[in-house]
Amino acid sequence: MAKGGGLSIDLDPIGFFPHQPIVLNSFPEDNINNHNNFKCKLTAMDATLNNRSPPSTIQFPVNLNCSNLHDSPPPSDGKRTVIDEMDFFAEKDHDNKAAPSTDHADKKDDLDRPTTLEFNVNTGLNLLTTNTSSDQSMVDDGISPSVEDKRAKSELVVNKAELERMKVENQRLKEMLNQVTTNYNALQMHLMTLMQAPKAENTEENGRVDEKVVEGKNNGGLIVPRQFMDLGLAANGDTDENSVSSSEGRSRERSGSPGNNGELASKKVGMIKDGISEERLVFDQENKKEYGRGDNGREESPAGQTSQGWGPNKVPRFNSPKNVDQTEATMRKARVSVRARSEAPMITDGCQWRKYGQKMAKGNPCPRAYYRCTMAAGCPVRKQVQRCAEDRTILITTYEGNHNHPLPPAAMAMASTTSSAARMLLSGSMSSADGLMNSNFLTRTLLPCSSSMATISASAPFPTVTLDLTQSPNPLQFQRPQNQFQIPFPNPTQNFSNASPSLLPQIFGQAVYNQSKFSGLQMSQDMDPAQLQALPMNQGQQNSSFSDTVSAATAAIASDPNFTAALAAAITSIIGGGAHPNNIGNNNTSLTTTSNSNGNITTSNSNSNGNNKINNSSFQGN
DNA sequence: CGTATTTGACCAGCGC
DNA sequence: GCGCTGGTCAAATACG
Repeated sequence: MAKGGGLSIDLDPIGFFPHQPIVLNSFPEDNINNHNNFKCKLTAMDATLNNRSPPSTIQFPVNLNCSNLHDSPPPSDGKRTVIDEMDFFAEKDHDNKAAPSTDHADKKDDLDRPTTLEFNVNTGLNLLTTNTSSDQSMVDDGISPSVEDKRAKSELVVNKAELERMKVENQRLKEMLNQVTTNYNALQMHLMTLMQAPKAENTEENGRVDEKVVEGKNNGGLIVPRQFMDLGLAANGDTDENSVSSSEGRSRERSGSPGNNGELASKKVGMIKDGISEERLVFDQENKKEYGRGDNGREESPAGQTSQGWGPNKVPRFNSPKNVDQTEATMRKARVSVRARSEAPMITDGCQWRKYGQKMAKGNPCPRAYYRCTMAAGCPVRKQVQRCAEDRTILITTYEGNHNHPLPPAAMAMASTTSSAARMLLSGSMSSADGLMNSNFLTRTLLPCSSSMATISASAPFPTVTLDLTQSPNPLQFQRPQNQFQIPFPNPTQNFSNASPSLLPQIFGQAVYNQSKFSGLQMSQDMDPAQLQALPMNQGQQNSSFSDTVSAATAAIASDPNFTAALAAAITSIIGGGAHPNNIGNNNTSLTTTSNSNGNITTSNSNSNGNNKINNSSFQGN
């Protein structure tokens, strides 16, 4: 893909970002008339792409626009055309300013050629005709029309015609893009329908939801992709259900709705009936605790608009509400903790958060802050941010729940990582642990190069995956021996969710059930390569770079408070094929994954919102 | 003035 | 039952 276009599209090779149209949509047509503006943008882009210098503030989105502009004149020449376009404007500008100079001599070919164009456009575009005449009159007011003047004028006209043509072209492209977006949405819906239909069948067929949910082999594959199909919706089935069950609202009713909660809890016990008794206990306790604590209330927005909040994105749910309920409620309870070095109050993950509480937690002198996602009403996603007691440069961000709304591309990396990790965790936790895998797999697949640690904890109050982005990368990971197994990821954005449904539960099953707490990395070092090789997943390596890249991007995004810079760097790494986090780290943005122990990460040009203002919207530009 | 943050209070779960 | 802890609410406050 073209350098520029890759900026936006490589993030989402499968086109799962309906927001991508941003690029064209946000590109004001008028810009095409503004030569200076245009030139500036290109310059900025070049700086970003070539030098990989930290893009200052808003430059990134601008570059995106630019890049698309590059690609937008599709006809045949692609990028080069645009460069011509640049020259073209320059020429035109020059003409407007001053009398024709001699350098038009070498443009004579152009002068001759355009006459035909002129006709074409004049017949088609009224505006051009008007403008032309006015311009002519303006020029005519001056000196006597020499031949050169005439040529200049005609050139001007031609240029305008070209400009007009470009506009039309641009418009056409926009329409095409809209069309594509529409098609994408339709496909998405269709795919979701296809994916959920079997699930519904299973449920209705059997009537025993509990067991079906448990079996990762049957269900995991259905659940997991759904997550990606709609990152935002996953958590909402239960949100909705629960909201309905306690329609009156909020907190003080928490204790009053044990019925539904109890039901859920008991179902959970049934769900893991294939599991080991200890785990059952763990889950039972968790569920009693969590559901009893009032998820009902939790999910309701004070305005009671929970269900409406994601109405437009609401996807038809074919499965039994119970099924959805269980899976998603559990999903919401899973937590993904991200450790990253950052001096900023919190990492910028592309979402908007509102702080709703702060507590001193036991064993840590640093307060724990509670945030909820405010990108959509009733979004159940919460996160906790706390500094590590041992090393206060480390920021621990714990995510819980799934967004019930579309996410900006900026937020997709983190959201997909966390939600997928959570879902994988739960997928594993719900299955019988008959696999040989352990969380080494998590390390290698979730964050194969950028993260050095992935820890699964089942002894914690909630099933938790911890992604540690603060450690030095494991050299073994970079060596990437041939026999290293990888989950085949068809594309980066699906790297977790698309992993073999039957496999993932195994990956995590053992880890969750049999390890109270361990480091996948440590395990990995002890793991016998032969054992790894024996696993039926030693598939093509060609995808590894993809997953690496995405992981690197995720890590960068996760750990760099200056999200825009991080994103730019991440994307740059993608474009450059640099999957290695160090590639990203080369950027002055100090994307962290590792070695910036001095807290460089950062904030240099950014978050003036050191004051807890958490509006991290995707293109805030910091 | 609207919105976001702060912070004390409240609630539920858990252990003793 | 009591105290501790984690999590959340909501009035007060700050901010733009």
